[in-house]
Amino acid sequence: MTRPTEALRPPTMADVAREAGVSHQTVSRVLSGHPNVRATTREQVTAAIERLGYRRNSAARALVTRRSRTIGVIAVDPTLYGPASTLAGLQEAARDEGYLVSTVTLRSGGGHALEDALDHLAAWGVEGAVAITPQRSSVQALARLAPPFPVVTVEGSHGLDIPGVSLDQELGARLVTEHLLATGHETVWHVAGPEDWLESAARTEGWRAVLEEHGIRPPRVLRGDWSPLSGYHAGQELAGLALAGRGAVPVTAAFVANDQMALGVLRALREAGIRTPRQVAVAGFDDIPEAGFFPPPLTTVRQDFTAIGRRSIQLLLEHIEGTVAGVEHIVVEPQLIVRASTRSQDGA
Amino acid sequence: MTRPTEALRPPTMADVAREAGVSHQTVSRVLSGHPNVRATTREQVTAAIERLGYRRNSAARALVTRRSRTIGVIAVDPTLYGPASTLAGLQEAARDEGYLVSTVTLRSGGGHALEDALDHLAAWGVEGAVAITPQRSSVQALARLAPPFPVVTVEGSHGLDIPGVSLDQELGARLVTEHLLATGHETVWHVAGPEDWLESAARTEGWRAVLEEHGIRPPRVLRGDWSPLSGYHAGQELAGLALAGRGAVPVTAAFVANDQMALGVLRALREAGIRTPRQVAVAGFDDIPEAGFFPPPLTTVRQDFTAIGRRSIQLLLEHIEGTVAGVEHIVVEPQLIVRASTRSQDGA
DNA sequence: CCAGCGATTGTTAGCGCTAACAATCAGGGG
DNA sequence: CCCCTGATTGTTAGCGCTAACAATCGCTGG
Repeated sequence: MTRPTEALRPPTMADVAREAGVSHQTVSRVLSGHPNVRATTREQVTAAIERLGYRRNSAARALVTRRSRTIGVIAVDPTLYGPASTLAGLQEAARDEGYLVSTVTLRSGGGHALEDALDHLAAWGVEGAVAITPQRSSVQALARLAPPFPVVTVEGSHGLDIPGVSLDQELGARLVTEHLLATGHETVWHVAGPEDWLESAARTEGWRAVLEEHGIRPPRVLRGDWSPLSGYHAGQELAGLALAGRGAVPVTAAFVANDQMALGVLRALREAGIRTPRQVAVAGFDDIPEAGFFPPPLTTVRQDFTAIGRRSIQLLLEHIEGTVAGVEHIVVEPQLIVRASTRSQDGA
Repeated sequence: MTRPTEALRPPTMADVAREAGVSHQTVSRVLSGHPNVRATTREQVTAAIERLGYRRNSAARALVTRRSRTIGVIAVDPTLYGPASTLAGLQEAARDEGYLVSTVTLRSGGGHALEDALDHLAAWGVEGAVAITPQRSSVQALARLAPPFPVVTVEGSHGLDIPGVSLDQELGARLVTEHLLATGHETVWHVAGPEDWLESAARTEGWRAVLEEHGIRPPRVLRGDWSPLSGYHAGQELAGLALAGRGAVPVTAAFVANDQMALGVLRALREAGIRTPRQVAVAGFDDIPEAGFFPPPLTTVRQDFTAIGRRSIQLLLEHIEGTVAGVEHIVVEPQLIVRASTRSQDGA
């Protein structure tokens, strides 16, 4: 009744104070759990808050505390299973810590797009950001841009001095390659991901290292773009090599850099009349939910994306709080999942 | 030099004003593109902004304008291809409009989790939200909760009076079912998604309607949970029915409610020695990137997730601006993609 | 019985920005 | 030569909140 526009605007702290018969500061104290508030007062305030449906205005709060309690995430193509899962894990962890997560997605990883994204986040005063931009160029751009808040990368810290969380891609590749060699293959072919991706490079590296350790000269690397179609094309090439088979390196096993491409490879081989795994064993990477139902079920490397997301938030918060506890590169262990696609006792 | 802590805090509008020799209000005017500012003044201000690396504080702005220019998104399991793609389209559209997108992910769609998510968003003063929560229970909870800002749903407005964008799921199901009948099948079996999902219900409805229009009594509905594994189990059941084949309804065609489950069905059929599509034709829904490489390539219904995301932002903004242009339920058309899994001239 | 202490509550200044209003200036008509 | 007008710029109040400081209260010890 006191004001004509009362109903239009949400209640403020002053409204609650009036309702509870205390000062707005006491309300603030109750809200932030200050110890020196009498129990009865606290109850009155709580009741008033309840009655009015009051909610703290975070803009005002951010203004005075200079803390937005918002963190940004920059993600490239969150349509892929990996980034999407990481994002999910990360969101949850951030929310548990009372942070809001604002996401910006990039269509491509071009340096300029990244700059725009950082600007966008900076304009909203995020306290820090996680970049899920696993391309070499993006990470370099990130290092160059030096945003006004801490940034932690996911799968981006491999060679560079940026804090980040990543799976031990190389170890994953080693596990697969060792597994294939142990199964009796003379050598292992490799279908790599895009050259610009750090993960791709690390996987190729692991594969190459194992072969060299075994005194095997690595065959030529085939390359795709993570898509099933590109895998299909690589598979056609492999099939051609397998069927020609004159004098060249035998094609009996292939390590494909992700599961989606592996699906394409499997299809191409099948179309060429080549049986998996009897004639050519195939392994992937990621363990997408579909992998266990491929024809045949795919041997692959499982990544704990949720853990990666969680750890990256943890690391970022440490940077924000300034309690950077020693380690800056967190590495998560992969797990080899062996299925029919590399077991000779089963066919398609 | 004037202040000891100068370097610690980012420049404010007052700093820019001093640097440019004008009042802070003029700076504000330049920033918001007010017409009545002399060109030379504008240039000076712009130069000062550039020199100081000034950036408007959006918390202060939000406080005084009562507009956060932030929208929230609530998503259930953004690991699935559909939600993830929708999210991506939506992000981009929102960013183009100068909004920040804050996402909250829900593990399950339980009513309480949704309430928490809304609270979380409300606490940060979002101006509106998009809910990608395609479960009946979530949408009902949404309708019940009546949050203090407009909410638009994606795939959630089917039966209820909540504004939203959705694909014409029923039409998609009809297209598939008609296609299968046209290919010469006596009837079409159906593997549905979870009962609680609106999309699932709509797809089942479309399938049932077509059969009934053709005077066919719909066979018993099998049910999965969208996962490949659940599809596999349904497939085993179908295989059993197909092989038994005594007196019962013949099993020669199946419409599976999503592509992932279809993969499981295909695997189960293959394991049972049943050829696709020669003995049993299979169709899916979604057109995930892998679908064209399934054994055999899957006939399915393509959804334009990006368009759905974009339209939902459009609709939400209209609600925020208050310019609710008549239509509140936007429906996007699906597209039938015919591949080998329903063509009798090709096998696995 | 009063200074003095801790516990509790209130008062006062901004945080950085925009909106409303005020002031200033140049030029044209009477 | 002065008033009026519109263009341009400046001044003044908050937005809703927290931090720092001030005030008050009930007790305790001397």
